[in-house]
Amino acid sequence: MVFHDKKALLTNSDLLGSLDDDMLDKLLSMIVTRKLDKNETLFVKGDPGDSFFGVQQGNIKIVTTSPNGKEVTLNIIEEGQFFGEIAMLDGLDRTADAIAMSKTELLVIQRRDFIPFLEKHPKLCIQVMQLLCHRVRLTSEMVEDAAFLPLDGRLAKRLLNLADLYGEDQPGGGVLIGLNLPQQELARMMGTSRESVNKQLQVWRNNGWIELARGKVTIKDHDALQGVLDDAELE
Amino acid sequence: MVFHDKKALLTNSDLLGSLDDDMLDKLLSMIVTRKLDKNETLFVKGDPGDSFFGVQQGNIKIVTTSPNGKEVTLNIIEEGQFFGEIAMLDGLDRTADAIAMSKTELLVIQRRDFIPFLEKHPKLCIQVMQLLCHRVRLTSEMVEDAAFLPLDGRLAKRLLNLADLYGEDQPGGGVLIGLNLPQQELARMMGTSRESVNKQLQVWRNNGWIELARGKVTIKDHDALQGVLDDAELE
DNA sequence: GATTATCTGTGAGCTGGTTCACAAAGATGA
DNA sequence: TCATCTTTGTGAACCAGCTCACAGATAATC
Repeated sequence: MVFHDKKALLTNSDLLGSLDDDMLDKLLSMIVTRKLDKNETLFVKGDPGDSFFGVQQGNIKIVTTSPNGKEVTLNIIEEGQFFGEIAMLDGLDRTADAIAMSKTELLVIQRRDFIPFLEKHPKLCIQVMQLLCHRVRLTSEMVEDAAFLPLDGRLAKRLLNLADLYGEDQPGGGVLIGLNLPQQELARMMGTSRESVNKQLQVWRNNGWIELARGKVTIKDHDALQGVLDDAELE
Repeated sequence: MVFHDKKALLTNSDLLGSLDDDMLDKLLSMIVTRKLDKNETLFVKGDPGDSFFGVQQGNIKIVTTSPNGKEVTLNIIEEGQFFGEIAMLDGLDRTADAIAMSKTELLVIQRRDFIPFLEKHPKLCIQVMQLLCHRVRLTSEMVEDAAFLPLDGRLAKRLLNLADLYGEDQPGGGVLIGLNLPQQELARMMGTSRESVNKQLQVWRNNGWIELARGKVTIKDHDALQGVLDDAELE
């Protein structure tokens, strides 16, 4: 879903959708847009966090980089979603980098504009808290998965999750993950190596459970992958 | 620090310290206390989250258990701290278990009492958000560490962190970690095996960097451990 | 004081996943 | 259309950390 107009993005979001028209217009007057090219960096770890963002078009990945160059992708933000709110809210530095995965258009909301808004609107506060709770739950789950699940379980889980979020039903059957995600990127999302991901995908392809193309995975047998995950979880 | 009186705990907390006396008394009237024995379970994953807690005395560990019995300790909550607020705020189920590590006394605050409070007090909202932001930062850091740091670096980091939080300067020099933490528990905090933790601790003991006793670690050479961590981080 | 339960210490062997080193097959763009 | 860059596929060697299997030490309990 592409949001051609600022207001549409806001009103359709869980985060800001509850604002009445008046408030919305006020907020809109303070919002600017920003365009990024593919691979352009929006912010890096350590930058001051004085604003947060809504994705109008394109997508953004949130990554942390170790000094030697290893990367872990913590999150991928799609159209209609918000990000960067942690540093905006607590005023501390950013803890990860944000990089555009494609040509991207963002709404930028400043901390100095948004905090007073919050203070005046308890309803909005509750909404923001919901978002934060969701973030805590997601990251805790990542910790848990990293500790409990072996590679195949983790990969199965990721694919099923991606299919859920970005899946497109295919005419020939199966669900295509509609993002352009190289296997390298998949590996980074799970804190593992590209080669390991590839080898596991090959196994599943040979089983006829998935189909592969450059930057694409199509899930042909959802239940088989679910089975891998279930097996992994109970041991 | 032990809080013998309910009000002292609240006024000294980051979370609720900003409330004025009136509000505080109102809140106090809705709070009940609950006592737990050592190893008693307060809640488990899947329980409905209709309240949150402040620790008046003792400590609580937050753990997730995999079906086969493996455990990861996500957090240890000390006197004066709050926990369980995520499920309380979003009304969803608990995602982990909470178990008393010692005889413990808790304040219990109900969702149905607290949410109306929030809606009336934007200042408090901001405070709660700060807490949530902090939680997100901590768990994200765990994800990062699990992906980047090898065992020795992770252990060094944990020990330094524990010394920071609960350290007691010793007469003979060195900082004792003043919790009763078996090596098993340390291992669970890092998602690793007890044996691996023990072997690494032995190495450092032989170097004279730490001293060991049942449930105790004393850091004799802070800088050496910091060095291990630094080395681990830049590769 | 004797018994039981909980922790610590340590070696041997195994293994999941990593790194390294290529080859081949799309994309991209000049 | 040719050259370049990115992504995929695969095999070989290696190794950090795990599991298993004990032995000894320290607390707790009766």
